[in-house]
Amino acid sequence: MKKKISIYDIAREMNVSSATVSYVLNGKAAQKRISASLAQRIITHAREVGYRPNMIAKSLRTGKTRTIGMLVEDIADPFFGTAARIMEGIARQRGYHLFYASTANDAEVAKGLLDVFRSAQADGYIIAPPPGLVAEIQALQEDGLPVVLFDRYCPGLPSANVVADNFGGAYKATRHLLQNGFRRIGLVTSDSSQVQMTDRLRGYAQAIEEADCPPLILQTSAAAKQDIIDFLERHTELDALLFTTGYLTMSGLEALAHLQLRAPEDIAVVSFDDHPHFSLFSPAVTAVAQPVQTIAETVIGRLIDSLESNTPLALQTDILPISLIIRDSSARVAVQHR
Amino acid sequence: MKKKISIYDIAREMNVSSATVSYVLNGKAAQKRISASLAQRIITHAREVGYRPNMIAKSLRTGKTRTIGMLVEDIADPFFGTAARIMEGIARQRGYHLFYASTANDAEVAKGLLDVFRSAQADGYIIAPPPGLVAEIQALQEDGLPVVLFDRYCPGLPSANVVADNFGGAYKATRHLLQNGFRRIGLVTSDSSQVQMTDRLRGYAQAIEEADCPPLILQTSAAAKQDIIDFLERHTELDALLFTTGYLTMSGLEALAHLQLRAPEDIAVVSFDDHPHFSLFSPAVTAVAQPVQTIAETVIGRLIDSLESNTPLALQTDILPISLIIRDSSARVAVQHR
DNA sequence: ATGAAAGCGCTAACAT
DNA sequence: ATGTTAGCGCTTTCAT
Repeated sequence: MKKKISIYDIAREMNVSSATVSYVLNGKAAQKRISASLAQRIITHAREVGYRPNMIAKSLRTGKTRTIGMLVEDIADPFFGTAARIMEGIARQRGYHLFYASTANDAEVAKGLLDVFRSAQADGYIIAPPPGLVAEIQALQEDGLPVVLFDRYCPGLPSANVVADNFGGAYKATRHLLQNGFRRIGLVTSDSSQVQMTDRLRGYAQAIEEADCPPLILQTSAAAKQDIIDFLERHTELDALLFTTGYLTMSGLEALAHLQLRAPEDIAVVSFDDHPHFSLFSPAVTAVAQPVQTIAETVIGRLIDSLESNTPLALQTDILPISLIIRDSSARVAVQHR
Repeated sequence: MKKKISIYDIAREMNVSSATVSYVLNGKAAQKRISASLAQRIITHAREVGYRPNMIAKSLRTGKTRTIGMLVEDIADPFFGTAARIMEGIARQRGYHLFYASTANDAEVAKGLLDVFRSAQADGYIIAPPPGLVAEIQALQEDGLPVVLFDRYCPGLPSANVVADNFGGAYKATRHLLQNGFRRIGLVTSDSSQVQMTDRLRGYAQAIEEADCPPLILQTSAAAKQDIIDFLERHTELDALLFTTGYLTMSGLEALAHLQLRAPEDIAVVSFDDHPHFSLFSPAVTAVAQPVQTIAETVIGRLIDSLESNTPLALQTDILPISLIIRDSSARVAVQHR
């Protein structure tokens, strides 16, 4: 096992002090008026012996780790996976490291993870908060640690938030269905009462009310597929379905397949959350696409800006516009077949 | 900003030394014969004041971080995302933290990331190596740091590897197509010469040769969809296609849609790598499913076992069995329509 | 233009 | 049964 070399080893070899080595290696040679030739010799020697700074020691001393902790609901979810990937790249460009972990939307898991990040002295936090994490987020803020919430936030808690226009997205999707002649539009949503979900529900409800149509809402959770089957059998008048998450859309498509119902002839379908595969389904699935790229850029940008400028984050909510990607599953249909 | 409390603060309050606090908080009270009542008082006080150990300091002292660094090709890829999620959970249960990052299969990016992990003093490494990372992996091994390679490995480098049975999977998939009556089976693979890809190619080639059929191979990269369209137009005799990655399968399905070809009537399709959506495509896509769960468990299990027992990893390659999930896209077809 | 030394928070060998 | 203290590798103030 190769021996680790510290600045002391280099200092000894070069017959200088560890301080000099530290200055040189941190680019403060000029500022400290260390001769260019000495500096160059130190740098050359350091790379020759494969010196690698011990960030642990550096962090202990400076209190900074250039590390950001990120909590998502599930890293295997395409939305979060993509967002993580984008933020990771930007963070790296700006000299930070992003570490992410999945909470499964469980406050206890999230608390544990936050403890880990705090112990690791993460400089900043990006959180898609599960319900019940308000106190911990406040604690972070009180301790002066910058935190950006995204995808959802905690109503009543002043914080820096970045979310998609969930209300507008659902409203737009519902209007689209109405304009294509559907009148009995059901909403399939999760039983979560988190803000991103209630906003989607509100967007749907408002469009439905404006059109004088009856709201038909299914709240489901674990057994989504079966619940949707029951919902469809109970409400044979349904001619369209809006799903509030990509996950529910998949369960819905399974339910439709099970009942041998075709979209849009038998029932139209719109998904909240797009997926690259949707254009290949038959029919291709109409979807509300969240601006993942913009969300990711905004989140990591606001956080690192705050870190770099040492300025507290603005306690404001950025609401980013979504777009409706119209495909076949919501097409106007001549005769209803159900 | 709340003041951080250290064991010294607690020691002062309790009128004991920092060592005593350290022992108690690390569960060594009994071993050090510290009275149970004192221990209890210290523990209670610590939680009252919200003491949080500074892992940075602890790590600097012990040289251990209970941290594992993981390099995948792309965290947004379902295979890697799922694997990461599973390993993360197991690591957490065993008291480790898994930090992952994406290399984009670029050796330079991977080197940078490895540097970061080394500076952060990660205790162990999990790597899906890009081409050209051999020297760095060797350096890790020489420094006594445990590393497990997965999904692929570096031929010629003795290391601890965990991979799927790529050869067997491709062989099985090709045999399945042959048995269903397809004789002009094309392979669509990436232009990578990494071992997981060449193994898949070999599996295909062997089955094809045994059946006395002509090999028809397309190696593609960036412009996969267009390449596949050209390939199909150049070889109108093709009656089946085996894709060596999930990503290529998607490009292939797009190409088929573009040419208005239907599977399996016009051309049968089998994908290497399964995806939850595949059963909902029309037709449902036959796929070789990698044992992600088992791969993940094996990788993290071997690594943590080595860490905990302080025993070097066995330099052996675990090859885990894949399964062929037969769906409609490869079904035997009465008359060929092309 | 460079060096000495304190100290970040913690652990563990050694003392008592 | 509990305390003292050195030191992990680094940065930075203060000296020279």
